[in-house]
Parts: sequence; structure tokens; C-alpha cells
Amino acid sequence: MAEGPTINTIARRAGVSIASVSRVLNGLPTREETVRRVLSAAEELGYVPNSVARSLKNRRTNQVAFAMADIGNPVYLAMVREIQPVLRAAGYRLLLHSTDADVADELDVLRGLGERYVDGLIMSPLRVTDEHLRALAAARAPVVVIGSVPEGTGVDNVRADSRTGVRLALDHLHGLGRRRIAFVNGPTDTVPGAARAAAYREALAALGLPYDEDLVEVGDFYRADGAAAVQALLDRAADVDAIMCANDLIALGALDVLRRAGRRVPEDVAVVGMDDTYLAAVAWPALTSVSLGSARRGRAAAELLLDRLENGQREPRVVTVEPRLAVRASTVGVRAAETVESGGSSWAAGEIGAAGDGGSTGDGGEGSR
Amino acid sequence: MAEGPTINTIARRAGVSIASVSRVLNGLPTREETVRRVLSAAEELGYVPNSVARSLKNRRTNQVAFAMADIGNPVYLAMVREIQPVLRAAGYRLLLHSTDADVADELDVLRGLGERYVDGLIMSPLRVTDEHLRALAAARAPVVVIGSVPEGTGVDNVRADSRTGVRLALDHLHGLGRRRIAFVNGPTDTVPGAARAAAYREALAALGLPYDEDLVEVGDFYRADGAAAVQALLDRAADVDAIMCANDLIALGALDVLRRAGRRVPEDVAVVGMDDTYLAAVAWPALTSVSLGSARRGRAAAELLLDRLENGQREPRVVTVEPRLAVRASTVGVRAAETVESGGSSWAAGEIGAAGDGGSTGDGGEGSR
DNA sequence: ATCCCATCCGTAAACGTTTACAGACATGGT
DNA sequence: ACCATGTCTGTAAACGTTTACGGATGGGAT
Repeated sequence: MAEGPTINTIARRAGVSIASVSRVLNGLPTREETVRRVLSAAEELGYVPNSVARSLKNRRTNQVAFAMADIGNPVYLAMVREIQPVLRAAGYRLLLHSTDADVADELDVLRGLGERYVDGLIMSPLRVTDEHLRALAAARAPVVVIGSVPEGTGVDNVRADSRTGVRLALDHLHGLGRRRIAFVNGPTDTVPGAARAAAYREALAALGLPYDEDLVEVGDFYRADGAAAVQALLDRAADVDAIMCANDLIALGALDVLRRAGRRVPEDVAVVGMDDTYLAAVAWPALTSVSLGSARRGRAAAELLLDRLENGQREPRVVTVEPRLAVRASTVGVRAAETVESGGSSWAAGEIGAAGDGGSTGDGGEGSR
Repeated sequence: MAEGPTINTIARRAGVSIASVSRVLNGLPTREETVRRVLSAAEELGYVPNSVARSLKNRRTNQVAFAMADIGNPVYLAMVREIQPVLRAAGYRLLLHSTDADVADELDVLRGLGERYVDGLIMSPLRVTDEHLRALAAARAPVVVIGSVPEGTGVDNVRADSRTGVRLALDHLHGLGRRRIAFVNGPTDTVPGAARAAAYREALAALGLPYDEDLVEVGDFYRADGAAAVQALLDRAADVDAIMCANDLIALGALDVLRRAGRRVPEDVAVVGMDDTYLAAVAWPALTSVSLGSARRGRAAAELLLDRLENGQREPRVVTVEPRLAVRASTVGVRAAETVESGGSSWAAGEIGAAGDGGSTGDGGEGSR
């Protein structure tokens, strides 16, 4: 393993001191002649600066980490896809931590900041415990949290707004004449689960619809749980005419069961998903889904972090991303969905933004499993 | 920003030298009393070792990078999901590079190894140019390539075996009585595109079926391309009774068009995808798909790299991962698929392995877009 | 008492950079 | 001729670790 050339090798070869080499390589003013000697020596030797040594001296690594539960989850995936190019453009490399939503792991990551292997961290925990808050307060590097965190935690925070999101969906269903709108949620002890449960009650009330326990099911955030929940729902409340699902995976499970039960979607039962992952466009019929802006949240987080790295003293900021409704066949039917399909973003067919209230009352910064 | 404590701070506080501190923290034999003093000082100060300084001294960073075209592609995603835990268990952090299949970017990553910010690299390029080979030869750290690379390139190499994979699919279709089997491919100047084109011809020959140009379409690896290609196919060869797609996205496009054209899947036309991404299970009808083992390739790559990091002198190895066929509704129908669904892996319904030849004649180590 | 050896620990150098400081030299003004 | 000024470059310290080396200490054998 031929040891690579260092600044010393170059200095000797060019007959100058290492200080001069460093100056030339960093573009500091230097005599023309010296510049030429150094550059050609560097060229000949194929010199590449050692980033570790540089980091040690400069006290910055040009690395940033993103910690989330599971990169396989399309929500986090959408975030990574936005975060990466933003950081890259600013000269940062991206490190990935998959924590499996394990609290101990997440805390480890936070403590690990003391090792100074990254300049900052973006993190999106599923649950936020007191320990999280303490670790955040003690963090040795700037942290941006995606997902709501109490005011005064002292970190930059990017939030979703499930309240408005759920309302968009229920307004849409109500507008289509649906009145028996069920809700299939994930665990209510998670940040998104809790926010979405509350949002459902509120939206019903706003529409003047009664809250009917028979129409509510709670499982986990996966497809199989969605299927089981909807099966139970059909057994108990056969007259359901719409199902609001707390994420797209649950909605996929719903589609499976409805198909098997011979219910047509959307004629008999309309289905709405949440997170507007690309699974929504793959499903059949394509899923109408509430976008909580995973991509936009990712981008916002990256930008907040970069800004904070420039200016460490700035007051912590809270950014809330507005939800949108991507309308597809699972609520309006294949025909109608097609007429609208030309516009819109990469995944969405027709998009409907938040009403008009600015949506900044948001509560849920989420990323459901 | 209170500067964190260093080994020096601890040494002063404990009244010992920095050498002793280091020894204690690294578990080298030391007098009981000293150990206690150092540990309690470290504890009180909340000391965390600086990984950058450590890396500089030790000449290793405990970081590994994975470079691929686009983390949004389910194939690479599957790889990351396997790579991450393997590396993590061995104490390495994972860095991500999304190169957009840009050759210059990929070469930059390879050259960047000289900066020594990682100990090794796993890379999965879509196209392998001469420049790639040169850069690989000159790489300043161990590299594992996922995707075929010529013998003698001197790097560890993980390959898929599309030849066997395509044969599995065509055997399956032939066994179902299909004789007019079309092929929709991606660009043939990519590693996977080229391999799959050749594999299709071979498999046809082995089955005694004629090669009919009318049954072959080439587009890009995306859903829209698949849709366009299949539309053209239907216009030209109305009697097609099966479509082999070069990846799952293309297959999704095929399903769209077939549905619109009123062709039943699989009764009228059977469809097979490739890569067996989780999209296959989401589609309707669920897609039969050739798994080229993205996950297993990811794992193999990570293991090869770890092994190489232990033993830098070892001869380069080639690992070929066996393809499998995940049989689902798009070829055998919903009923039949269900009876088989209980077994199998996380995504696959029924799986069929390679015939019996060991499959190590493989050529294509791929990751289609 | 003397010597030897083992045990423990401190000094200092090294990893590869950046940068404050000061020395060397040339230029121009008086 | 001298001094002030400016430009360029070299010396050395620093970033926070690890580790080779040797010095100090104490115990046991003679």
C-alpha cells in the first residue's frame, strides 16, 4: 500500500516549505513562480489532501448525518432524496443512520455528536420521549428535528400539519357525498398516530358528522394491519362508504380487503391514504392521498441545518409544511382521475392545497411507519 | 459553544498524564487507582473521544461509502437496507453518494478515496466505462463493485445472473403454455440492459422458440417507457400472450396499458417483472418477478468489503448471486397465487430457485433504473 | 546492601493539515 | 546611504489522539 503523498512530499519535491504548499493549495496570495512549482509537484505526485487532517485542524468535517427509523419507509426515502442534493451542493457529505425507531439507538446518535464526526444532524424520531428532549438540549452539534418537538427545545424544527391534512381529505370525501367515513390509524402513542387521531375527530366535528367508535380502528402502520383493521370494520359497520387511512401502507391493505370482499373502490367505498408516497401511484386503483410534504420537509430541514451551520447563534426556527391532497382514482374513479392527471407533481394527479388559513397551527411533524 | 473536554482536560483533572488517560480509555493494563481516577474524571466531564483525531492517528475512519445512481430506485434501496446493518454491526458508519448515474460524479467518488474520509467503498455503477476501470485500478482504498466488471480488474465483485434469471422466467411462462413471449428492455448500453437482451435470446433458443423482432421493444427503465413500449407492442403483435419486462417499473407500465386495452392479466397476457422490488407485491395483479437478489447482493458486497478491510492482501473475489423467481398473480392468476402465498420471503409469494447448474456462469451484476 | 526485574507512568513524537509570526529581501522615498 | 514599507516565505505551534521509549519505584533474590 504505497503511502499517499502528503503536503511534505510536495514541499520537498518543489523545494519549498509546507506552509507555502498549503498556501498555494488554498489559493492564498503567493509568488507566481512558487505557485507553479507547487502545482506541478502536486500534479505529478497525484496529491489529494487528507480530509481527516484537515477536519482536525479546521474543526469541521463537512459531513452531516440523517437519522430516521428505517430507510425502507417511503416517507424517509422521500426526505433523503431531497436532503442529499441540498447538502451536496453546499459541500457536505451525507451519513445515514437507521435506528429502527429504537430509543436507545436514537440517543446514541445524539450523544455520538460529541465524537465530532459530523457537523450537524437531521433527525426524525417516531416517538419523542423526555430523554430525547434532554439529549437534544445537551447535543454537541446543531440538530434539526423533523417531527414536532415542544416550543423552547432549542432546536430547529420542521413540522407537518396533519390536522389540516386530515381535514382536506374529509372535506374532499364529504364533498363527494360520503357520510360514513371510517378512520384506520396507527399506534396512538407515536407522534403521527396521536396527531392524526385528534385531527380526525376535529374534522368530523367541523363537518357536522358524528364521531362513531365503530368507524375507528387502530393497528400498526403496515399493510397487514390495515387489512386486518378494514376486515374488522366491514364486519362491524357494513355501511361504511369511505375509509381514511393514517398512511399509504394501511390504505394498500384496505384495498386488498375491499377487493376481496367485492366492494368496488371508489363506487362503494372511497379510500384515502396519507403521506402520498409513490406507492399511491402504483396501487390499483391509484390512491388519493394526503401529502404531508415529506420531500418538502426534508428540503426544509436541510436548509435549516445549512443555515444554522453558517450562523450558530441564530434563534431556533419552526417551519411548518402545508399539506396537500393528491386526488386519484380511489376516490373519484379512474375516469375522473385521468382527466386531471396531466398537471401536478411527479406523483400527484390533481393536487388540492390547504384551505386558506396558512396551516401553521400544525401539530404533527411526522413520518409514520 | 463550550469547547468539549479533551484527553488533556481529563489528565489535568485526574492528575495524570495524557498517556495514562489514553491507556485507561483503551483498556490497556493500568494500576487500579489510576483507572478509577481517570474514569471518574472522564465521567464528570462528560468526555467523548474525538473521532477525527483518532482517525488521523489510526489511519482509519470507520466509515464506508455506498455509491449508486439513485437511492430512490428500489433496487438500490434494497441494497442499502442490507448493507447498513452489516456495516453497523462491524462498527462502521455508512455514507451515501447518489450519483445520478453521472460518470463524472462516479469518478469523483473514486478519486475522492484519496481524501481518506472512508476506509472503503461499495459502488454500483449503471454503466462501466474504461475510465471506470482505470479509476478502479488507481483507487486509494478497497472497493467492491456490484455489477459485473471484467476479470482482472483487481476489485471484489458481486454479480447478478440475468441469464439464469431470464431463463427461469421464460421456462415458467413456457410451462404455462405461452408461446408468444415479448421482451421489453431498457437501454442496451447499460450493464443490465445488455445482459438481459442476450439472456432473452438465449432463453428463447433453449426453449426452441423463434426470435421475433416484433416482440422486442427497447425504452428506458421507467414506468412510462414500459407503457409506451407495450402500447407499440400491442399495435404490432396483437397475438402476444406474455411479456417479460426488464424491470418492475416497466412491468407496472405494462399493466397500465394492458388494463386500458382490455386485456386480462394473466388470462390474456401474462406479465413478468424483474428485480422483485416491493412494488411487485403492491401492483395489481401482484407481479411475478425475477429476483436478482438485490438484498443478497448488498449483503455480499458489505461482507466482502469488511473482509477486505481486515485482510487487504487477499485475492479479489467474485461472488455471483443466484436469481429466483417470485411467482405471483400476474402469471398464475389471483387464485393460484394465494394458495402459495403463505411460504416464501417477505415479498415473494412462491419462489423458484435456479435450475441445478449452480448459476455461476452469471454475467450481469446489475441494478436497473 | 546490592542488583535485577517487573510494573507503572510520563515525555515526546507522530498522524497531515492550517496559520500566526517573524525573518529575508527588494523597492522606493528621503 | 539609510530607513520605511511591502511582499514573500519559512519556522513552529496547534488541532486531539496513540504509542515507543525510558525513568522511577518497589520487591525479591543474592
